Amino acid sequence: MPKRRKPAGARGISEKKELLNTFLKEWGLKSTRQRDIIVTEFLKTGGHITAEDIYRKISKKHQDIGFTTVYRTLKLLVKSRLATERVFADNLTRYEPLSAEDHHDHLICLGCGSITEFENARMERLQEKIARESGFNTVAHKMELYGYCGRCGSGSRGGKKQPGTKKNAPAPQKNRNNR
Amino acid sequence: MPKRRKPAGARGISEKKELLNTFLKEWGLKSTRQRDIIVTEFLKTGGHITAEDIYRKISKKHQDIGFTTVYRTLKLLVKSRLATERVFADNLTRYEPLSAEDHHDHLICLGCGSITEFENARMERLQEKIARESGFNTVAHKMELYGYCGRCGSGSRGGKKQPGTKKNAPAPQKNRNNR
DNA sequence: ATGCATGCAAATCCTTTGCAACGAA
DNA sequence: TTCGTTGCAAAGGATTTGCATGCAT
Repeated sequence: MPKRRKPAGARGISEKKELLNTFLKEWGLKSTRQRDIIVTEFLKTGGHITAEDIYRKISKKHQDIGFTTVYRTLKLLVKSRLATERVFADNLTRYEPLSAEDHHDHLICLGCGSITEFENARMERLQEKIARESGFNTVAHKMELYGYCGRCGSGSRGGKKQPGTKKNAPAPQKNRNNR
Repeated sequence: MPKRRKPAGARGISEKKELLNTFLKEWGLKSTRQRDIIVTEFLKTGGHITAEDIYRKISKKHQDIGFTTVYRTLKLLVKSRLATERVFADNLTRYEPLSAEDHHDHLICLGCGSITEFENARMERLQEKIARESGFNTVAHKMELYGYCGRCGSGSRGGKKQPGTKKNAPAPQKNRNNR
């Protein structure tokens, strides 16, 4: 019943870039080489990516693009409603492409750090119901399931770690600074 | 159906302090005046409290207790399993008393910043089911509903703010540093 | 030419650590 | 006396900001 979502951002990259350009024009903002590179990389990757991920990827080819610009561009994407920010248990801000009325939650593997999206209508309804019964008016929700994916088993075997640095490994508690 | 939980920590403060002392003894750790003060305040307040909240409260009477000690004591409570850490959308680490097999989620008001706990068995079952169907082995979950409580209405009226500083107001996006 | 964008360095913010002085056992 | 504790100051780490310079429009 929970339906796995198709990888966001796989299709329609150029359409999204078009949307961004429209947004920029409307607000009298400028379209620059850096923004194009960053946005392209962001859309190509698809989702759940940190500012540092993007910075690392693009700085191989473009050593002249600064960390700051990556952050600023990502914020810009959020403002233009092409992306949303998410913070999982590792306390790193991740960005993912936003497709309008997109509404989904996450399964996060504590073994390999992979993040899988899912959506479940029954869950949504239940959330609404709970909120209503408490006199709440829901604006947003956040639901994350932490555990071990099929590949990583129950955690005893450890699973295969992703190549990234420590920052890519979500921790049961918090492993970042923890800032 | 969602059942509101009774305010944790209202009862059994001395029993909990006893548990902590036992823990300290078992590990060859020491029982100090500062720890006692901090833990008492923590248990008295009940839950969803930040290190700064506690620091502010106790430093009125005890100007000699440092921020660092508050942090360290809170971490100690987590290790001794008397408390858990939680991070909501404002990115501040909050602590709440842990009663063994406690399992609940949160409703967070964007108006007044109040945090209400709830638990719902159907929700738990649904979460398990979703995880299982995706080949996941769930270890923990996190579910937060953001919105406006009965008192704060739909947000247009703003609601009554809590006395605290800006840090007490959860933001739709993030309002802390952010970090 | 304007004025938004960029990059660097410096600043923030929360949280943690190093270290010398303290104090519980 | 012996170590764990404390407080302060400083370090850390992710993210943001100030400012002079650069570059779309």
